[in-house]
Amino acid sequence: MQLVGRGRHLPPPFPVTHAVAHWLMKSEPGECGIDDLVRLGSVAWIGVRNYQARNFMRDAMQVGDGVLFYHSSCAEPGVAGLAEVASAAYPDATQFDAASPYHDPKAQAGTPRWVNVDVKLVRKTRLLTLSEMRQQPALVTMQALQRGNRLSITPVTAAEWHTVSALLAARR
DNA sequence: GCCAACGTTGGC
DNA sequence: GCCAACGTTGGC
Repeated sequence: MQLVGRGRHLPPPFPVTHAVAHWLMKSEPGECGIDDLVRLGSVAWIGVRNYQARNFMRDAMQVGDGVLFYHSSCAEPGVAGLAEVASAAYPDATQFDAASPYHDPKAQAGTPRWVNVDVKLVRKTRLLTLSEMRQQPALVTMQALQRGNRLSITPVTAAEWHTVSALLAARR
């Protein structure tokens, strides 16, 4: 058998077509909170400037994937609503906008480095707080809850999604 | 390719 | 505001 080098541009290690996947996406309520999503219906998930998070949007997300809308960097962090992926990834316009806080001077118009998807509201929920999530044995595996995790977009397993749904259904 | 310095994230 | 953890940058 011959070993084949892992090139930089091999297709991602997951199937192209798959059942619905689930994600946790962090947003600072001071920037875009659940009430903004309620008001707007859907938002462009701009401003992601981390390659891993970008690759999730670009390579793995599919329209219809479930999203836990998570409030971060705030007094009460936690899941504030359910949402869903509403578009494929497309170039994030703010990278080219010198006036934007997300401006990236290294981004070239022809070859954008940053993309975003659209995310649309499914429903606002009660705030499922981070501390409540941490008390759930079934959620100790959640990537977003791992020590040191800073990724703003992380995958959620079907089992974790179920647990969160049950917690939200049990107490509104 | 190593790795120190630096910047950012995000809970507390 | 603190600070641990992590990603990125850039000199070598």
